[in-house]
Amino acid sequence: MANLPSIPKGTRDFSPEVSAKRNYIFDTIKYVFKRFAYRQLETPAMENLSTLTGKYGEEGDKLLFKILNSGNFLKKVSDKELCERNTAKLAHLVAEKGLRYDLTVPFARYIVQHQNEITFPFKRFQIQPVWRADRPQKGRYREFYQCDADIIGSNSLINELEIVQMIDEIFTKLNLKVTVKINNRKLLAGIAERIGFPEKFTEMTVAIDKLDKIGLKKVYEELIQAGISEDAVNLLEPILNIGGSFDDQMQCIEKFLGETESGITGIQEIHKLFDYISLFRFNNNIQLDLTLARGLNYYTGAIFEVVSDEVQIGSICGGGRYDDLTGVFGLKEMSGVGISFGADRIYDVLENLNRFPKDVISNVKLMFVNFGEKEEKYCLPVLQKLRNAGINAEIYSDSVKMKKQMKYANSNNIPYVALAGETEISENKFTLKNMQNGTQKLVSANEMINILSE
RNA sequence: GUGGUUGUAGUUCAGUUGGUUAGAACAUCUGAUUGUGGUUCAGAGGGUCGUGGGUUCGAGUCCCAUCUUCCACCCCA
Repeated sequence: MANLPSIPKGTRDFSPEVSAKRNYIFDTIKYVFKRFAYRQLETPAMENLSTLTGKYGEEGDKLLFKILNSGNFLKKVSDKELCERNTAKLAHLVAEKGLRYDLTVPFARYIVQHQNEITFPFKRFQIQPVWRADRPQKGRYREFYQCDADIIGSNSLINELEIVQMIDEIFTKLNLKVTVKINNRKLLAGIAERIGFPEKFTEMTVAIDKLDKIGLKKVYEELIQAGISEDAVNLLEPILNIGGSFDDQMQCIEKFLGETESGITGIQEIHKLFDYISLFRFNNNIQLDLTLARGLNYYTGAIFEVVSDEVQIGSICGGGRYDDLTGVFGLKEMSGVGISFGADRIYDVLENLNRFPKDVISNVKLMFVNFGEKEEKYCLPVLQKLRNAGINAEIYSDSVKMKKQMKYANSNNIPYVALAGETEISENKFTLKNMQNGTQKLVSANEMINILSE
């Protein structure tokens, strides 16, 4: 075979086996989202570039996939501009559309565009691929799926509670043990204020967010490099080394924050949320983590992150509250809170622990062997009957050598094969072969249905 | 975007200081076995050695470029 075709860098094919496993994850997440009254939204793969640019910072803009205008895409470009070779400037002239970078910005765009048709608060979930022109590496792709649920137009902390409940329920259903870490950006703002560097809030959160990964020393270095004085960084120590029970942590942070304004509301919010949480029993650990920061800087209130207790892989789910997501599109004062599940990482964890249910993979129960025209006519009505009874079944479509047909059933993990030749037809029966243990017996069509329905 | 790394059959990999016709295992197909797969045996097909240049009498092997793979950083799911 000459040159095999291939797919672009950082993209993947999902084989039937892998697809089945991925659907198991998506279906579980979807089922829980729906039960909490979130409704599905789908938006186009491509957005106007003006919708996307400037929303993810300078880095993000570079990672946007841009779509070349159709037809004569050089129409708007002058010879002079072409010669200047200023790619940033040229990009806007030759491309008006781009592939979506996440699901949050298209969601915000949708809300603003349809604000008069939407009854708030609005709850939506969205499971679609997103694209980033990043350099691929372990667990990072140029095309990957996000599973988001957001509620917008409500300040109630009940929404935060429900997000924690959804996380707990989804990972329970997936048979995974996780820890849900919760913090509040207002506490972090209070901390920045207290150490005398409120304007360094973003830098501070980005650095603290790396604590798990790079350790205390490097975080200090990064904070100092960001322009925060050494004295101020030293003040942070009790916070970064904090531990103990919820009450211990709260006592410590309350004392530390004192009268800072955002600190007080942050503490109130945390108390209220954990008050709600204490009303329920959860299967997973729920804990306050004052060092949790999350890099994304549109979060303003509660923030969540979920890590597996069983496999070290980084966060498999994250989210938080944002106060002004739609502001950039001209709709002010819309507070929302959302959560995003990383399907690819959850897949890796399940695969790693061998936790995919066995029946996810093969769902074809039976194959009829094809002996020829007369036999086909005998089998086809029974095949139809099986399908009507809810059994996934098929007939080998060509009357080829039996060995080939058996091999097909075997390599597709089909557990039963039905054979009907002259003898069986004369008795109005089938030979039903169990492919796992090799046994076979003569049964009627109805007996076959009963056996396969078990 | 920065630094490193990888590429030989469908897949995983051998291939000596540069030297005849580039190998193995698994997979595929055919037969042993015309109504029995997963085991066994015999055989077959499958390669412009990622691509394009260069050095050389001669390149899978050396040099350059480019693409790809994987990894780290930046950033992020």
